[in-house]
Amino acid sequence: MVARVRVLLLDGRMGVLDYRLPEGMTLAPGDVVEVPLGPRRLAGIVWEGESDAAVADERLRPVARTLAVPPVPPAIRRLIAFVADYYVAPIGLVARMALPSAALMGPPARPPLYRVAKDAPPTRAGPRRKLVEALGALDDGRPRTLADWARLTAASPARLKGLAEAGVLVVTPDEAPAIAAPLPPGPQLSAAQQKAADALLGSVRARAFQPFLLDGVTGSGKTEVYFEAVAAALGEGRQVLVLLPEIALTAPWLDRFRARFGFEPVVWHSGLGIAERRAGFARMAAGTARVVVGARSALFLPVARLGLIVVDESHEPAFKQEEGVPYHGRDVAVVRAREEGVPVVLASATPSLETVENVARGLYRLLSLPDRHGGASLPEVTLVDMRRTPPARGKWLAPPLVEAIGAALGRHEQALLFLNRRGYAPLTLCRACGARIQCPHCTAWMVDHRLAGLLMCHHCGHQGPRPESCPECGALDSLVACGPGVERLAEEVAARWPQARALIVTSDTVRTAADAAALQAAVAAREVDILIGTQMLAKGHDFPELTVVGVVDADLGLQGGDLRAGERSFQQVAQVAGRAGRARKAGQVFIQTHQPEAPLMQALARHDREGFLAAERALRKAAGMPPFGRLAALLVSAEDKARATEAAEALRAAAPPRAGVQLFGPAPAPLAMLRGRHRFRFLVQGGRRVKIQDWLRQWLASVKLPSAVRVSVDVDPQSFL
DNA sequence: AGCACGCCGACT
DNA sequence: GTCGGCGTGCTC
Repeated sequence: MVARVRVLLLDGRMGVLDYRLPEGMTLAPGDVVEVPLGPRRLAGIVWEGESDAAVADERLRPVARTLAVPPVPPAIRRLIAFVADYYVAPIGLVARMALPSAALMGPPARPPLYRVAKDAPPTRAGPRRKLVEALGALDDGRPRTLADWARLTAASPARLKGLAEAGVLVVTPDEAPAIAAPLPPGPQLSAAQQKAADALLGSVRARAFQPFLLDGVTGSGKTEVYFEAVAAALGEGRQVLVLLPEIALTAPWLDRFRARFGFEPVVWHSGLGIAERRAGFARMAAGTARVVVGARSALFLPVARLGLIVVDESHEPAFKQEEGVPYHGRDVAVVRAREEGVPVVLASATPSLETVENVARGLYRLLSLPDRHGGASLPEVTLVDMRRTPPARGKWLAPPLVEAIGAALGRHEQALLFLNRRGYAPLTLCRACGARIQCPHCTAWMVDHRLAGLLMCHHCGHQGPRPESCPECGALDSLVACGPGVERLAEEVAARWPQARALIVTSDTVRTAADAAALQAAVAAREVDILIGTQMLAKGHDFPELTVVGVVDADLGLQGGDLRAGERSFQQVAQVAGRAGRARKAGQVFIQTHQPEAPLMQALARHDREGFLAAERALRKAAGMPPFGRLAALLVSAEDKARATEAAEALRAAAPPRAGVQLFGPAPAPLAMLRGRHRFRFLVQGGRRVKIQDWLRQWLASVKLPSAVRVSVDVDPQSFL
């Protein structure tokens, strides 16, 4: 009889395997260990449950050692299991999110780097010599991993490996390798704020699971309210987890946090260095740090004495992870709170229909802040009819907006132009032959970025210089930019108001938290008159001298017709409109649209969120769409189009009987090609009480697909590309 | 990741 | 035939 342990391997495919417990070693569920797997050594988590009797004792290999890492607590283990089950994801991939190796195991074991040998043995004629010649042409002296060489030459890793064995590629040597100080008193709260704060305080002290929707228009003081709950949790000796949708919002948030609490929280996001990650992880796990603020990945951090979770701007699409394990940070936050038995606050001025519906169903408690804080009033909204008062030819700003901006500049106030399009123009076409410049790897146009002097694909990152002549017909100087981007708007602004200081704010110009802080400071110091930017400008920032907001193309977000297009458009425009007139000065918002009579635009003009949500709710209910039904998307992709088609057809044929589930597809995905892979999409729809995950698992298990075909499952998809 | 296995085209 | 090259599957 051999003592067995089950180990959840931190690997995408293997899941939980049995190992032998060596004599003298004691292990408990949650312990982090290193185990052998084939030729590799992998980290894993000791897991509970029945071991696999089908594997004989003799086949078991021993656990190599325990790793000096805080054990994974039970609540996190339950969270890992839940997320893997709910999102139909490999459990090892989910576990990796809870134990980011870079932070924990020291520098990751790097794959060896290879360079092209100078005195390589000759290769005889054939496809192999072609590959050797391609390598020679690409060689810039830089060492790369075999995988990188494979990508560069578009050959398979196996072929590159062959070259390494033949001595054409050679390995290069490795490169050098607080608790409980008293808190300051909080600010004076309004009556509504105090009422909401009291409800949160009661829940924090009760230490029981309870989701809250903290609902208030932009500027109503939601942050002050949940800060009181944070203070209460800290007062109880508990720790707090705060989620923000993106790193750019961290800097202004940290300023407010410091001003209120007088200390630094742990910051957690993908941009951190290894040392910072390791320190933050250890401090939260040990309970010596009191607050962690971070992106959605912070949801899987171990926290010794969690007392409260806050999800700020909880409607933000950025909480949905689209790669790896596609999970929704807002929803997983609620699950974590449930597993930990603590309250969770979802804050938003424009909550999603799902969240509002959960309030209606009695699952979430509603805390409302009806008014703007400090007596500021909501901005006056004007719909600009682009059919009646169109912009001049080749311009994008219509006369009413131009006039308002001019007036604001005259009063020495600031203006903001919102256009959710990076770059100069979304499309470049040839006047001579009509060709549109497309990404070679995606079904998408190349976006003209004049400031960078490049054409870029926003989907795969492919880029190149703007050609002088048409790549199709060769005509010289025939390429014209079509449509506006923020850079082109900046050009129009410079031409109209040459004395005004304009600033472009996009992910191209504001990359780091420091950039965001510099932006905030420049605007506060009145060094900027007109801000021109994408959604990055829509949230978090507080610009007291900003009085005019122009939404350059409110119809933009409605294209594509996906499920949440209307909701997202409403949220985005309402959020950016909320930037106007947050202090004592009144704000004006101009929404440029071709369909001012549309219910969405009318709702925006009247600040009628309830009316908009009611209409949206009726639509979704009639269609059986979330939150009145369940959805999952299945994406089949392969580099070879025929293979992708074949796999999609095989899947369709294998679909098991469908009780309560509808299967749509396969259809070419809206982005029919992405990063060189051809994509087909299925949509699975089920009633609210149907567990479509079980059906999906049954389906996927019944088909064997070639390894060149990738299938990805997205439960509760947000984007439909 | 790294190894065994088996298929297939190129050359003896 | 045979050999080298390359894709595929397996690892408790």
